[in-house]
Amino acid sequence: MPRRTKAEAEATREALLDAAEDVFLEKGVSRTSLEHIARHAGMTRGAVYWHFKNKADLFHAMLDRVKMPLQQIIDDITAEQQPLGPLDTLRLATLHAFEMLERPRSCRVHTILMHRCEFISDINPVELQNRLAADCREVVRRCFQQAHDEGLLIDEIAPDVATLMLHSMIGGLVHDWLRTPDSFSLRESGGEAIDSLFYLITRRA
Amino acid sequence: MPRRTKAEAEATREALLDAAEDVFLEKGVSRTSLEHIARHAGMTRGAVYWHFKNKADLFHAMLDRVKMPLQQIIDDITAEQQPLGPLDTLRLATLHAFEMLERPRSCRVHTILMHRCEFISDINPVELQNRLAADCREVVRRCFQQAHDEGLLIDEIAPDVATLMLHSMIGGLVHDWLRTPDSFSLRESGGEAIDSLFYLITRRA
DNA sequence: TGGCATTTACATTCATGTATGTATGCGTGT
DNA sequence: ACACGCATACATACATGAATGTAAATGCCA
Repeated sequence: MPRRTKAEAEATREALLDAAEDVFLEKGVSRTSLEHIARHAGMTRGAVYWHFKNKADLFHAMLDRVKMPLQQIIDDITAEQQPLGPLDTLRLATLHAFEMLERPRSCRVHTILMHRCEFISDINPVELQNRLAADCREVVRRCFQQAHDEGLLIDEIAPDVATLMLHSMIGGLVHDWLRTPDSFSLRESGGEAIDSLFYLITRRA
Repeated sequence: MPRRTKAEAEATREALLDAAEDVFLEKGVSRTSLEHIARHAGMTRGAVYWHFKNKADLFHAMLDRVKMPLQQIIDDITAEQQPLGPLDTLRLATLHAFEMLERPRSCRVHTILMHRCEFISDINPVELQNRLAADCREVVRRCFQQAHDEGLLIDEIAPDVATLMLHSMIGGLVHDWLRTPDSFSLRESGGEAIDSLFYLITRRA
């Protein structure tokens, strides 16, 4: 049945992206053909090629429907006019990113990004990811530097080291949780680990 | 040129595995054909099919030439008859795993495993990796429990939380470093982060 | 000389991209 | 209000290329 209304066309586009999430998640990106995706959405490849240029284009459209956790952290930190101190800002931004990640679509897409597709290809924006990671580290570093200058950090931990600790812990938690989401709760257990880290590096009277 | 001596045959097998490392690293696993690997080793696909059943078999043979970092940690912890306390055992095992990872072949293969291939396929031993991660966590947890019982851990950090913190930090450091090996030194900066964590959670007089 | 290592040749499968078909929604003119 | 025309939203068909697996051919060492 050709030519639906404009709203229906938009719906099939979303349905195709939904199907892509499902099939990519199940079979991995390189092993799923556009035929698979189309059939899973109850359509044919013609629909896919109408809405998207090719597989890479569809993949990027899928990515565009979610926000990167590191981007979320950057935005949270830079947006607020720091009603809180730098350490609480950092901590809450991290927990907020965890919350966002637990939304079903975000969870699916980022699982695909981390565990279901190869970097080094026209399909994955590696450089963008690297730049994002570098930017986030820089923003976090500045926060820790400020905390250090304000005497909020304990003396034993340099801002750079705190940055690496937090960054790697976030990355590790997200990585592990996306691989085995049922083994622990990112918000609860992950949040507890993050809270503990901040507790340990905060100077107390 | 057919049929060299038996030693030469073994040499071509190794050369094929070396080539696989190179090409997988450069192009990703799914995008490299057996033809690519063979040509990179100066041979044809026939040689590949002689030594290996198929791509998955070759991949596993490539994996068999290195040791998993988490396996290294498990072995280090369980092998030693603890001449050191549990915390130092954990810390040194981690640093040792970092050292092993910086060896060129190990670095290449684990970069491929983490960043150049899709899980969910006949090619990647996901379940084995998950089981390894679970085993490692359990061994680490027991170590922290022992440290807790011996009063070596500070009261504010429960053994389970310490386990998650260490495990996620290791995972995050390795993940980040394999993605951008030039951005920091795993042994130096990574080791510093690990040392700092242990410093923070150790009870002091 | 016979089995081993490797090449060459061949058949098959499969995903991609494109070209074409087609029915329908929608604006336009009157 | 209604017919007309066109662009839209898909489905279908086809051509191509690439990768795989296997079988046959080839040469060399022991």
